[in-house]
This record gives sequence, C-alpha cells and structure tokens, in this order.
Amino acid sequence: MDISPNAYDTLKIPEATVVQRNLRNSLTQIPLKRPPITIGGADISLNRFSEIIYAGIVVLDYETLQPLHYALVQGKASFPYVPGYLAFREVPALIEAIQLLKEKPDVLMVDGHGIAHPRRMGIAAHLGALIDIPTMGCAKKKLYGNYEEPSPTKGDFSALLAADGERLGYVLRTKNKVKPVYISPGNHIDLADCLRIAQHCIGNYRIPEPTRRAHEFVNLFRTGKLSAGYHERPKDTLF
DNA sequence: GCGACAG
DNA sequence: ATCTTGTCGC
Repeated sequence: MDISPNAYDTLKIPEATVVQRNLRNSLTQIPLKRPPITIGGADISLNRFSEIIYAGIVVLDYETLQPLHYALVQGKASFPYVPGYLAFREVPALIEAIQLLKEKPDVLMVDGHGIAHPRRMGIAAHLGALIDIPTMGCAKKKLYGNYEEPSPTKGDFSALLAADGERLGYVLRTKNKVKPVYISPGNHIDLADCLRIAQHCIGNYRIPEPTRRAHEFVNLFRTGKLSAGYHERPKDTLF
C-alpha cells in the first residue's frame, strides 16, 4: 500500500470521514504471530504556527528498550488539526519515515489512539491500515470512550469502553500518582497483545519508551540537533 | 443547544 | 503540538 506525501492535501472533513469509513473495513485484530524482537515509536514535532512537520520513527530492541536505529523526515502539514482526523495530518510524513528504515519493527507504537476513536480510525489504526506492520496507539489524553479511573498505583489499568460496551483499549497507569496513558490496538494486533506490550515498554517515565524516545528524537530533529534521513546506532554506543 | 474534543 | 517559571508534593 502506497501513499504520496500530499495524498490528503485537498480533502475536506466530509471526504476524510468517507476515507475513514472505508479504511475501517480493512482493520483486523489478531494476536502477533511471534513475540516482538523490536518495537518502533512514531511521533511528529512542529514549531508553533509553522506548517513544517518533523516526523520520525525510532526502532528499539524489545528486551532492552534501547534505540537501534531511526529515520527522520521533514514534511508539510497540508491538513489542519481537527480532533478525530489527526491521521490526515501526520500519516503521510510518518509513512515516508517508515520507508527509510532498513529494518521494519515487529510492532509500531504511535503517539495517538488506535481504535479508541468515534469511527475506530485513530492515527494508529489509519497508519496500520496502510502499512504492513502491526500498530498500536498510546495517547496522553482520551478522545473517545468511557472508563473508570485506575488506582494510583503503577501498573494498574482499566478498560476503555464504547457506549455499547465494546472494549476499545485500556487506561494504563505507567507511574505512581501520575496521569495514565490510553492504549488501543491499531491494526494486526489484538487487545491483549497491545496491553502486554505497553506494560512491557514502561520505563521510568509516564510515556512508554517507544513513543517517549520518538518524541525526544523528533524534537532534536526540529531543533537542528539531528539530521533528516536514516541513522543507525554506532556499534558499542548509545543514542 | 450543550459538552467533549488525540496531536 | 509548542511556548514557558516557578511551585508544590512525593
């Protein structure tokens, strides 16, 4: 599946909604075939009032959660930010970054929601529908759904539910007495696996390592401390 | 009409 | 998302 950098440039909300309704039919929830060896983190960064998007994918070793390689791409925000339509703004640049990777990650954690979305098409689901990699969403704020607040203890979680009771994902406490994060499947992954993976990726911060490092890298990129393109971790070194 | 509203 | 300093609590 391919997409040009400006694929969504001329779309209006009504048309974007149609795209979401169609893409939704291609989503699948299945357990991962094998335990992941690597996991990617996807995020973008912007300067205030700017149209330039700094997108990046960081691939980490699943066991150590240490970055192995990453790809950075500069793009243009041709679609406005509208809650519920985030994918149309960020996905084109993210796909470009993914294509630069020499080795694709076994699963990709995206900054935003998966199916925890009014039409089940959050950015992680949308991206997952266009690429051949299992995706999951990890958001910092709720977009859609209901849940009971998990206890203040790190590791505790509760289900994120749609109005009809459908389970959309989980609200996961990643740190004691700190706001939880919202986990949901994107595509080619199921609820149990995305929860297990998110739990495994918890480090010493609120944000799980994949998206936390992705955020860190795209910010370094935006501020000129990292350059566009594909980069590998020098052997016997750390990023 | 009112409240909610990822990044 | 980004800007931005101090401040409060563990």
